[in-house]
Amino acid sequence: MESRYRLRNSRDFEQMRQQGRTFSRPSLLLNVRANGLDYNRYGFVVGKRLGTAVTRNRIRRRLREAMRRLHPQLHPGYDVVIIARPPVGGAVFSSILDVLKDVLCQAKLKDSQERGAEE
RNA sequence: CAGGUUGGCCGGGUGAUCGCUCUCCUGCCUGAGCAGGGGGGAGGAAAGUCCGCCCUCCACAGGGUACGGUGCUGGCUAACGGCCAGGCGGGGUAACCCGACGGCAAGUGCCACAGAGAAGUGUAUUGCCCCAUGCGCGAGCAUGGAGCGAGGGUGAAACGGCGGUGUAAGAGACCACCGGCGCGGGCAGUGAUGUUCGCGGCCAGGCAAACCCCACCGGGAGCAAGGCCAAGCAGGCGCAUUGGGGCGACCCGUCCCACAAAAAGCGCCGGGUCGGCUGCUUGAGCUUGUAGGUAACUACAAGCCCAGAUAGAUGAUCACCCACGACAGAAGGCGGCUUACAGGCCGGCCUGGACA
RNA sequence: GCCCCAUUCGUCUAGAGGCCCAGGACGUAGCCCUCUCAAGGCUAAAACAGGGGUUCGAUUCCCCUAUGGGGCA
Repeated sequence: MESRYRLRNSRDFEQMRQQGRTFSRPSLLLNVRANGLDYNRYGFVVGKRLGTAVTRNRIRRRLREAMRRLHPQLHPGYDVVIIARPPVGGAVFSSILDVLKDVLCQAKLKDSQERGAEE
């Protein structure tokens, strides 16, 4: 993922906590907020509860790879923060991808494949 | 062959597609950047942060006290609490392993319970022996007195061992030998130490990871150090008969600033600062060879460049192979120690058994 | 990244080498009291984070590990 698409500023993360919309799944949390730009920015939060540095890195890489694949299908102009929860540690990549698709559809950042081009 | 012990090495591999980071070349471009191609891209512990050092700042760092650390000897090293070699002690049949391994006859303190006694001049309801009185034919018994420290007993630990002289019974009370201690000397060794001779006094308990004493070492802080740029905010108080401050515990000592108009400076309080660049990887570096050294290691020569991210780079999918993959992710760098670890490979040595 | 601190019954704590098979409070269980519950009384179970070392002897002293917590922009 290119660095211009990353969410880097700690102030941005603070504002996401206060102003962003939150969607919850057992394995992760999704924060979404409009950013006024013509592209999306992404951030990942993997806390120390998730395990050692090796497992945290693995979780973050899988999340980042999943978002890289979904990125072309998303509506632009949003900041997205994904917060990992403990069940994601043992999940395989395809199930992470499914959960992300599901929660992004609920957040109306992505068109649902089943319902066609409603939005 | 089995068991043990010890030293070293490896830590899944190959291929394809899509991606990430650094760097080089080419092209486009004012530039930021974009496109194509080439190359590099986590570990033996990157970990814990237990030590040591480089580096950076604190207005150079001197002495004493305090505090902390280390603690057999010699060497290696930039340095170390590390490593190598040796000594001593302990464990093991052995190979080998382990050791905070200076000082308790400088001082102070502690040694529960049990025990007469837990550290000097000590003790008796057990015991040994003698005397007196009483009882008894007698052996002896009871009571009282004096002597004794051998025996029994307690304890984790009890004030040398064995033999003899001596005595009423005994005792380093005395003697020979042995063990141990102190002093002085010889020999071997750089030294720790070993060995040996002489003299002494009869013997000196343990604990210093108890206070402490001795020797040596240590200025403090840490890359969020420090430097530069951008942005932003609000200023106030103190600073001469000498004052404020630094050397982060204290004293001496020393240094810096101010010496009166203002400014600047220093200190304290308050406010602001969450963005970049740098430090940032060529180094006590790696590989090979030669030489010196028992070794740790060192010297020389040749060749090589081997991560540098900054919300933090190694992932996803597929195929094949096998022993079906453990512990685990750089964040300034380096040398160690410690801890975690599926499995595999190579070598040395010891013990036991069998065979030749 | 760097620097510190703590760990004792289920919970909060005391203890600072032996005197104590680690004391107290709340909670838990049983019994008594009551028509029943509460309150009260009596009794019991229940812990030194793990490993190694020093010592005759360790919750205490030293080292390592694990877990939890705090500070520094």
